[in-house]
Amino acid sequence: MKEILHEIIKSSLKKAMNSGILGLSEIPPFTLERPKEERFGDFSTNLALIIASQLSKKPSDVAGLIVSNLNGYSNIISKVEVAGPGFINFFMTRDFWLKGLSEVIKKADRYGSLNIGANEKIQVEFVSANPTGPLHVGHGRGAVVGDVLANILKKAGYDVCKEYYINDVGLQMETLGLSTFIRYRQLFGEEIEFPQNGYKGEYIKDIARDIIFKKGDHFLKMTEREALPFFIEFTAEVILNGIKKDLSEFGVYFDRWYSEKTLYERGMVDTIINWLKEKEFVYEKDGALWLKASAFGDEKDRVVKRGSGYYTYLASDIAYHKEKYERGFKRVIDIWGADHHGYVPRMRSAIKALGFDEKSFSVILIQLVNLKRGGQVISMSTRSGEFTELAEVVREVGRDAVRFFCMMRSSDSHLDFDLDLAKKQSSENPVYYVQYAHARICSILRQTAERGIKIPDIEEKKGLSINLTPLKLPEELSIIKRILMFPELIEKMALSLEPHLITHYLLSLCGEFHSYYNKHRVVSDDTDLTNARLILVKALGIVIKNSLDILGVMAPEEM
RNA sequence: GCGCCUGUAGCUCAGUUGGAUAGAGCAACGGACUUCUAAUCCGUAGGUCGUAGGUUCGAAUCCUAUCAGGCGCGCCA
Repeated sequence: MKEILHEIIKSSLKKAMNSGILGLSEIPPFTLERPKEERFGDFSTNLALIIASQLSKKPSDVAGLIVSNLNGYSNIISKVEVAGPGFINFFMTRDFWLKGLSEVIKKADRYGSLNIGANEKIQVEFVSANPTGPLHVGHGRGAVVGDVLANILKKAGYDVCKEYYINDVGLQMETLGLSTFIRYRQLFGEEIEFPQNGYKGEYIKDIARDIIFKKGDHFLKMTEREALPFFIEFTAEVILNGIKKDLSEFGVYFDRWYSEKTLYERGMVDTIINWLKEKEFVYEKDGALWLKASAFGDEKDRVVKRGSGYYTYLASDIAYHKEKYERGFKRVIDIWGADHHGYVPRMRSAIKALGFDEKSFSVILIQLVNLKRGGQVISMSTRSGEFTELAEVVREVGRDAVRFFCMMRSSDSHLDFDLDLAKKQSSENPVYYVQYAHARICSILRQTAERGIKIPDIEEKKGLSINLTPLKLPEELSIIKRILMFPELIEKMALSLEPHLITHYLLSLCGEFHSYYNKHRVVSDDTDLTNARLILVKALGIVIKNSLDILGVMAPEEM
């Protein structure tokens, strides 16, 4: 919709430029917006304000010039106004909107699909929680944001790969294996002390029990050194399987699970660090190897290889990101917990050192989640044992509610997750509010079918023969306009990487529908009106369904 | 001490990347089911956009300072 008008404005601007009344050589980038108030039109542009400052002319005069070159579109534009400091406001014809509405029906589940991604390969890496314990609610938020963002990018025409990076190597893995080993021995009655930095969760004991069940006392006579490899591998695998299970129950699936260990096994970490050394982006100091991060925007240099000879996490991460680009991704998006924000400049400087465009690398930081019950915040301390597991919350309030709630706030705001609200079956609960709208629409369509009223099928009739002109109410027009905003929303979310906007869109759309539903009947004695309204409702159902699909939330047909 | 995020109605938050008179939901009060689902709707109120400067035609939005909360500042991940 917006594109059509965008082209019109550009062509009329060209006309004005060719006729010499505007001393411009190029069309500057300008925005076309949906003003928040109806009286400012359907679309508004600040074009004149932008040009005016370049030409040192009055914005309103420039606007007038542009407008005077906007002739011959009376079937699309009903009125153009210059308002305020020099905004140009466009009022579109009803035909313009009604035509758009029939497009929605024709496109159905493809409605909202765009081509702005041009099938470009893009990778979204998210969750990537260490396999040292079950996922908690904070991970869940990151999981939804990543999953939904991936869906949006797909819808926008990108070739998206969802990836989980497994930190299955290093000191923490040793600690993990040791934790299980100690528990194992304790279960046999040995009185040994549990390490201070060990993983104290109950799940470690469960895993130790499982090992006893499968292998008996086989490891009891072994030294720590002998037994550890098995305990590490076994524990990590059990935990990772648990993570995979939790995620799949949460509706989050990955295209690829990428093991850090394989980077080492393939020698990729050595290779890249050597390459950086040759480039002199890495140097030796105090027995360690340092990345010259400060030369690439970080505040200080960072260790990539410790004096002990072990690589740091950064080293394998550099190798990993290099490998991402080598696999052909034009853009790389990492979703991290906000507690890793100090790591962003470090990684960014590494990307630059590797010679990649830093604009191709984005990090989305996910802020904290506070669980609330009975108005009280449940402590979410990361101290062992005090976090709330994702699976627990999903079990309590349901997948749909968790997913929807996690998408209601921008990623960089803290999220208060009200468990009581998420379970409520009323309009206070946003997820029910939206799902109910969908169920209502399905119910209307179902019942008209039962009564033998034929739902007009636009596709059959080759599009435009269905008469939509009975849709005259301001509410109807307003709903139609919002429906037709959907592709613009997808574009905006894909470009700004702000997937949470989709819940806001759904809530306003469904609000308008509920209100309309209570005021007007879709099915009446007036056949033409009924047909037209059925189309409207059907289109609404399509947009709600498509939006919920993106969110990974069920669109129930009855409730 | 340094860095990042946040600060908007009593509460939870939007605010279209610098636009026009700052918006919703909840909580409160009053109403609406002989109706396509009342899991819904309709009506009534609330503001020094943390504070102070600055940038310009124009600032909740950008810059500086400052206050408050959160997080991070390791040869941990």
